[in-house]
This record gives sequence, structure tokens and C-alpha cells, in this order.
Amino acid sequence: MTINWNEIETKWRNRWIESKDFETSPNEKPKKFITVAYPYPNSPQHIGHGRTYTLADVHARYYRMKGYNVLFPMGFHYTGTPVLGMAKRIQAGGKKILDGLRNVYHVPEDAIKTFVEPIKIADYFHEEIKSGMIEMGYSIDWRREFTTIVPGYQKFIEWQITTLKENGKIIQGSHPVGWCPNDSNPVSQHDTMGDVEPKIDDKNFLVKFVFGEFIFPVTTLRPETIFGVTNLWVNPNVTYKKLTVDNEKWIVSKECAYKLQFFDKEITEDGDIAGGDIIGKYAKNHDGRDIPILPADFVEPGMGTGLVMSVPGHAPKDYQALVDFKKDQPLGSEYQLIKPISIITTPGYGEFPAKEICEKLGVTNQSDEKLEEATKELYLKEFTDGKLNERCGDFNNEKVQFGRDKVRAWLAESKHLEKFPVLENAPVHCRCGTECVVKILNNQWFLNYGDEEWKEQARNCFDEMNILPSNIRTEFKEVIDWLHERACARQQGLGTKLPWDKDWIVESLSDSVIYMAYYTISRFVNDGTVNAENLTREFFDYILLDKGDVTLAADSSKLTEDVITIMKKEFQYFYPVDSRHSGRDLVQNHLSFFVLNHVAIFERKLWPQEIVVNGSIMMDGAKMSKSMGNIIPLRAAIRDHGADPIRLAIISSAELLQDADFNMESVIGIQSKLESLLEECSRLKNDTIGTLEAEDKWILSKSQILIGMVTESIEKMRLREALHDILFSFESDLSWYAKRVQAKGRENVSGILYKINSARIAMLSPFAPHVVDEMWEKLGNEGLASKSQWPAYCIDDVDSTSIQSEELLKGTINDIANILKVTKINPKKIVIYVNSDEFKLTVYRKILSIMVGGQNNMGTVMKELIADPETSNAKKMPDYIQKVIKDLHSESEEIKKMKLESNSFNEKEFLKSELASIGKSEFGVEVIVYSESDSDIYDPKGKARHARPFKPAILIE
RNA sequence: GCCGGGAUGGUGGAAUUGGUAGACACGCAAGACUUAAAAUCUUGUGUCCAUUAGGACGUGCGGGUUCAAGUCCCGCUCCUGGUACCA
Repeated sequence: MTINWNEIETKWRNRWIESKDFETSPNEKPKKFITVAYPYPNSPQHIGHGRTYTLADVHARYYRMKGYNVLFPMGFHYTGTPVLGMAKRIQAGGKKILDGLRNVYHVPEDAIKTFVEPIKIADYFHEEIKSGMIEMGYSIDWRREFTTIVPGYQKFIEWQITTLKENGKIIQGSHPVGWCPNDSNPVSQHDTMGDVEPKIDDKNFLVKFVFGEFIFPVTTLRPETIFGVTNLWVNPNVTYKKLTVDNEKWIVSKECAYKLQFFDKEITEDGDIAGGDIIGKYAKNHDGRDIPILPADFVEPGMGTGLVMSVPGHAPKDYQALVDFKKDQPLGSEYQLIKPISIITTPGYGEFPAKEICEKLGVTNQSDEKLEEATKELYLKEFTDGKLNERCGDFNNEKVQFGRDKVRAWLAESKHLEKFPVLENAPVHCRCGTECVVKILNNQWFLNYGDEEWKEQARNCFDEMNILPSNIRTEFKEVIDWLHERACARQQGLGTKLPWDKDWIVESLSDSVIYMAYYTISRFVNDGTVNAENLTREFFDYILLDKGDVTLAADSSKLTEDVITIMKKEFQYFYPVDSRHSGRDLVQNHLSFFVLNHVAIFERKLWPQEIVVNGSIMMDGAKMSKSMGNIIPLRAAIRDHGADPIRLAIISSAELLQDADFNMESVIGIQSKLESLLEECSRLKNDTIGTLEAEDKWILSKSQILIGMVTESIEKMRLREALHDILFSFESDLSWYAKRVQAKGRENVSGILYKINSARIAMLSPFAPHVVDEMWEKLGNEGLASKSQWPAYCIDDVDSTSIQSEELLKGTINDIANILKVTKINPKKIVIYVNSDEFKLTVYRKILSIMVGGQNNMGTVMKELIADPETSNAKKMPDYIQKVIKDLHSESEEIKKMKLESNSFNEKEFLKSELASIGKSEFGVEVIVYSESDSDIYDPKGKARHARPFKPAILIE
């Protein structure tokens, strides 16, 4: 059978929409509130985006079948800058982006024409993504949909940010950003040529030397080396500038003077000074030592301040420059007395590591390229393994990696040091062509995530929360420890203005942290019950925080008390969030902020209950990227292969946190699996079930076990495993059952198969909802599978005796087949000997009980056997013990437990009645069963004595 | 660099608390069916040695703990996510 996926999917999707299956309002049932991070609509969805949403949808559908009233809503995150950059590029006729829109995303020309306006881009992809979500069968309550720039949402964000400010979570300070001097705007990846992210190196510092009335600032990444300074380097060919910087007189290069303009300092220019005029003089360092100023051509005016401090003991470049310099100096010159100063002790290096490494690598002069390598190697080694020595005063014996920060703090305190952030990956160019600089924004607004008390509350929340998979918990812990102030407003982009400072827009990762609460309100905004103007501060305070009272809220919002009460009930019913799904890339930001903001705003009982994190999707081993290369648009994939096969392929490709490698072969495999399942369902009928035979009891028990396992897996969001069990593992049980039924020539099993498959199909419904509703219909069941009850797992329905007896039968058949394979005998007669020795059985069960307890060492088992008077004679049969241990060792924990639980049964009777049919059909000869103690036993080769419980001896002639 | 996560056959990946490593799927090979091919079905498939029986080795590398290590500990190598105005 070949399925027309789109036809089936449309049929059922329409059915769901007509009966408003996913429109969820408060009722008397217990609720689950499942949310996913909403998408940013600047491109169509591809398979990779589909993963998180599909996982969440399966989760939602599962809970719905479990009897919960499940709310699964969706919004669209318009906040931010990417569409601004896109619009700019489109307006400029950027070929790359236009090609991408036309050829990869297949956006119609009419739409592209409108894309010069950022909102139109978002609107277009919003609809595109929404259509994809509908086509994927996501069970979303679309009545609650919103974008983050609608007035109602903006009111909500204003309330949120005001509340945070009043709770003392927002502070003002300075912050370095990448900046375009031409546009007077911060630049991000989307604003630069080549889409490079301007990276700011905040670990770069400026150290001040005193030069007469002037300050002589040099930059360094290693402030601790101040103790090892022997001289300063100045380029003799450069003309430097004299500046007044906040009441200090500085000498810096022209390039540095330009950069300083953006550092929030008051600067006036006082004229030039030639490098040559400074050389040969002395500057004083932090402790008043006279430091000679020497010439060096390698000093680049564009780097740092254009002035360099020389630490020849530990910096290979400085060492080599000093060597080169001394060569040109007369023998008696005082400069010949300049010697490197050793300040760091590093294992593997002597007093002057810079000298050693230069000699090791054979560096010949200061323009030698090997100096880069030498610097890198030594820098790292000294950082990780080095210790400051006695020349470093109070910092003697500090490890470099800790000492550096202490030295920095100490120098900063005495005003000898300040920050000098630089662009790590300079030069970065803005799209306008201007080279970007670092700008210090001094009136920046921050969320104070560094606040210890706040962190502690977040930790409490995490401690109580369910985190799936659990091994990501440590990462959250690290993130909370490491978080500090984070800018929460920016100067451009779509979004909501800061209520108290309208020059700023609430940053996109700060306006998306507690919006799940807004889903309970948006329904009323969308249907016109309330307008944005009604959403006042007192209104939100009353509904979300239970502050004030209904009268106050009604007065302020101009709404009736009834409406407010209904809305408050809606919020109280659905909140808190029961599960939040997201990709792993959001752990360090969104998900952590989500928790931090909840604990800052809401009372404890409204804190989130669970976070589920999934890995990304790879395509043929490579990450799917927006650079428009290897993406598969979701809607195209649905059209070509069907939504259900895509859903299953996404889920079955990897466990939750693993990166999933998506490939089309698996989609094809899944399609054929679903096709044969649908076919099977068309054949089965709800016949009455007669008297149960051994294999019927077994397969019914196995299906109960399947229900138990699948339910447990889904609870832990181990969806790959659950799906695997439903589709594949259980298949092998069914084929064994088919073999047994066929061997007996039975025709009366349709009712049993119907029952089993109904449960199996129902469990598949959250995963492949469309085709399963079709299967459900084919089975002749009432209603929809997606609205049916999740199959109940009942431990009492598991017949452990039938499981172990069937295992015995399978094992015996297997053993016979193995012997036949090895011996290549063409069997004429097969004889089975069953154990009947009571003592052997007692010992067997004793060993079983020991092994279920976790022990399986021969010595331990033997000791325990001997200790028990009932089995102490076992010491005479070590060979038997060893074999039994081996037998049991190869069985799963569950089987062992079941064997132990169930009372022993009559092996002989069972094998006699069941082995005949299957033996005949498998091997084509009669299989005769004897008990070891039977008087009429046929045992020409004396095999019978080898029989063990659950391991009959076998004779083949 | 720092903070996380990871490395298992030809491939994707199982092995959940230390207890048969390689489940399951793909691929490949042989066979059946077919004029042929595709599809389907059956069988085989970690490596090496061995005609067989069987044996040895084997989870990135080097050590260690344990009766037992893919799993725990120490030291490396490589890959990967994040690294703060990207959503």
C-alpha cells in the first residue's frame, strides 16, 4: 500500500480544527501547560527548528491522552535587530540575500518587494512558519497567538521591566559595545560586512607610567608583568599626540587618540610630539623606578596606545627586541646593563623563559615569524602552570591565573591601571564601510544577574525543578554561578521602549522570559474582550501577582470586575509552566534568564516546574545553518514525505540531548513501516477473544510490559526509546507470536491482535497523530485515537509465569537450532529432557534470588549457598552452579525478577503441550519431551542428567 | 583561554545505578523470487587467528581502582555548544 500522506493528514487536521480539539480553556480537569521558545521569524522553518516543536507537541499530546487539560500555545518573537539588517541589505540590492530568498526560500517576488520594511519580513515568515506548524500537526491553541510588538504584549513587557526595576534587579552602568562611528549605532553580526560578530576583548588593560607632567599609558593583557618591566618601547618614526584626558595629560598614538574618543572620556588635543623626542628619556613605573624609553620599529601605532612596555624576561618579542637593540649600542653604554627581570617561575623553564624559548625555536631577529608561536606557547604555559615569584611583592607565590586579577585590582586601586577594551577580531567593518570601534556606553541598563541573593533564589528554583535530561543540570548550575550584569536594553531594533527611558528598547532576550504568562491573557486581547489600554499596571499586579484588589484593578483598567476575575482565574489555573522546551543553545541564556526572571517576579508556587532541553539537528554530519546551504525547508519536506514520517524521523534519529543526524533514508524506512502498520490495521477485526492459550497469555503480557515501558520512557522524555519500543522491539514479539499461532494452525487470534494493536497504535498517536487517526478508523474504533485514553498499564495483567514459560520455549527452540547449525545434522528425531531434580531446582531458585540482589560472582554465590542449610550441599556441584550463573547472567533483569516472583511451573507439561507444534513447524520432525526421572525415558546417550531448570538437555538423532 | 558536553563496527547509534559491548536501523555480501531490474523475503556481517571445534583482541590515547570498567579515578588528544548587544 502506498499512502497519500498529504491527503490523510489534511483529512485529520481538518477534523481537529473543526472540533477545536486544541483550544484549551480552564475546566475541572488537572492542567498541563507546555511551552516552547517561540520562533524569531526571519527565515522559514527547517527540519532543525522542527525538532524542539515536535518534541513539545508529542509531550502535549501524550498528556492530553493521559487525561490532562493541556495548553500548548505559540507566539512570534519580533523583537530584535536581524530583520533590520536584512531589510537594509535587501534595500541595497544585496545579491547574496536576494538569491537566498528567491532560490532557497522560494519567496514570491511580490513579497520580496515589501521586504525593505523590516516588519514585512517578519510578517511574511511568521505566516510561513505558522503554516508549517499547522501542517506538522502541532496541537497549538492558535487563539492565543501574538507577536511581541503588538500593543498588548508591549504593555505586558512595560509592566515586567518596571516590576524588575522596582524589585531592584535593574541597574545602570557602563558597557563596551562594537560601534559604528558613522551610523552612531552599536553593531552586531547582522550589521557587519561578512557577518562577523564584533568580539570585544575585555581583558585588555592600560597601565600608566609617569613621564614628567605626562602620563605614558601602555596596554597589556598581562598586568602582572608590570613587575618585570625593564624599559618602554616607542616607535621613532611615529608622531604621537598629547591629549588631556579627564584632567590627565597623556601621550598616545594618533590611532589611539581616535579610539579614546569613544571611551566616555573628556578629551582635548594639546599638539604633537615626535617619537624621537621621547626616546632616551625615562618614565617612572608604579613603584617609582626609572624606566628607560627605547626605540623599536615593531611598535605599531594602531595597536593599543602605540606605546609598549617591555618584559624581556617573559615576553619573547621584548626579549628579542632588546637583544637586537643592544647589538647597536656601544660596549660601555648604560643600555648594555639592561637585563631581563624574572618574575614568574614555570615548571620546565629556567629563570628567563623568553630567552629559552627564543633560543629553542631559533629566533634570529625581532621580525622573525616564529615569535608569534613562541609568544603563544609561553603565554599559555605561564598562565596555566606559572607562579609569581618574590619580585612580585605581596603576590609572591600566587599562581599566574589567579594572581593576574589580584595585581589588576591592586593597580586599579592606585589608579595605575584602567580597562582598555579592544576589538579582538579587528578590523571589523560596518555594512556602511566604516571600520568599527569599541564604544563605552555609560548609561546602559543592566539586569543585575550578578546579585548573589538573586542567584541563590534561582538555584532554589532549579533544585525543585525537573530538568530533562538530568545531566544538563550541572550546566545550569555553572551558568548561574557565572552570570553577571547583562545589558537589557539596546538602541535599535523592534521591541518595546523602556518606560522610564524612551531612548532604549528592551533587549530581545529580556522581553522573552516570562511571556508564558501572557498566553493566559492574549486570548482575551485577541477576541476583543480587552484592549491594550486596559492592561494597566494595577491590572497586571492584581492578576499576576495577586497585589491590590479587584476594585483597584477594575478602576485602573476600566474593565468590569467580572472580566478581571475570569482572567485572573485563567492565569491561576494555567500557571505555573509545567514544561518548557528549548534547544541546548538556549541553556546559557534564555532558559537561565527564564528561571531568574520568574524567581524575581513571581511567588514560589508560580515558578516553572520543568525544563526539557534537546540537541540540534545535523544534516549529513554538518550543522544546518542559516547560511542557506544545507537546509531542508520543513514545509517542502512535509509536502514530499508527509508530516508524520518527518516527525518520526526527527524523534527517532537521536536521544534528547544528542545532536541528531537527519537523513532521508530513515524517512523512507519509517514510511514503509507506517504503511505496513496501516495495512495491518485494515485487516484486524474486533472479534471476540476465546479461551487464552499459552502464547496468547504471553503476548498480552508482553503488550502490558510494552505499555509500561513506553509510558515510563515518555515521562522522562526518552522519546526515541519509546518510539523504538512501539515500532521495532515489539515487532519481534509479534513475529514470534505469529510463528506460534501459525504452527498451531490457529485462525482465532484476530481479536487478540486487534486488542494489542489498538493499544500500540494509541501509544503511537502522539508521535504520528494523523496516520494513527487513520489507523484507528481502519481498526473500527470509536472517535479519534488522538482523543482516546492512554492505554493503562496494569501490573496485574502481566502473567509472569507465561512470560518465563515462553522464554523457556524460545530458548529451547534456539538451542536446538544452534545445535543443528553447528552439527549440520539433518534431524530425524529430537528428544528433550527436562530437569526434575528438586534439589537442583531449590539451588537454582536460591541462586536466582542472590543474583536478583545484584551479586553474580561465583565465589559470593557459593558462599551464600553454603551458608543456607537448605542448599549447603551445593558445594558438591560447582560445575552446575557455574552453568546456572551463566544461564541467568544472560537473562535480563526483568526476566530474572519475574522468574523469582512466579512460583515454579511444570516445565515438562508446558513443553510437552507447546513444543510439539512449533517444533514440527520449525524443524519438520516430532519433538519428544521426557522428564529426567521418567521411567520410560529414551536416553541412549545419557543426556538427561545435563538438564537444568529452564535449560533442558537435548538429543538430536 | 575559560565553562559545559562528547569520542563505541563500514554508517547512524543502543548499553538508563559498574554486570553478556555493538540492541535497533542503514549499508554491504550471499541466496530465494524474476527473462532482467526494482521491490520483497531468508541468511550472514566488530577485528584477527583457525578447514572445524574454538581462541585472542576490542568502546579516542596512556595509566589506575574493581571479582567485573564504554560506564568510576588521574593524565592527554581531538570534536562540539556557550563565552555576554545573535535570536
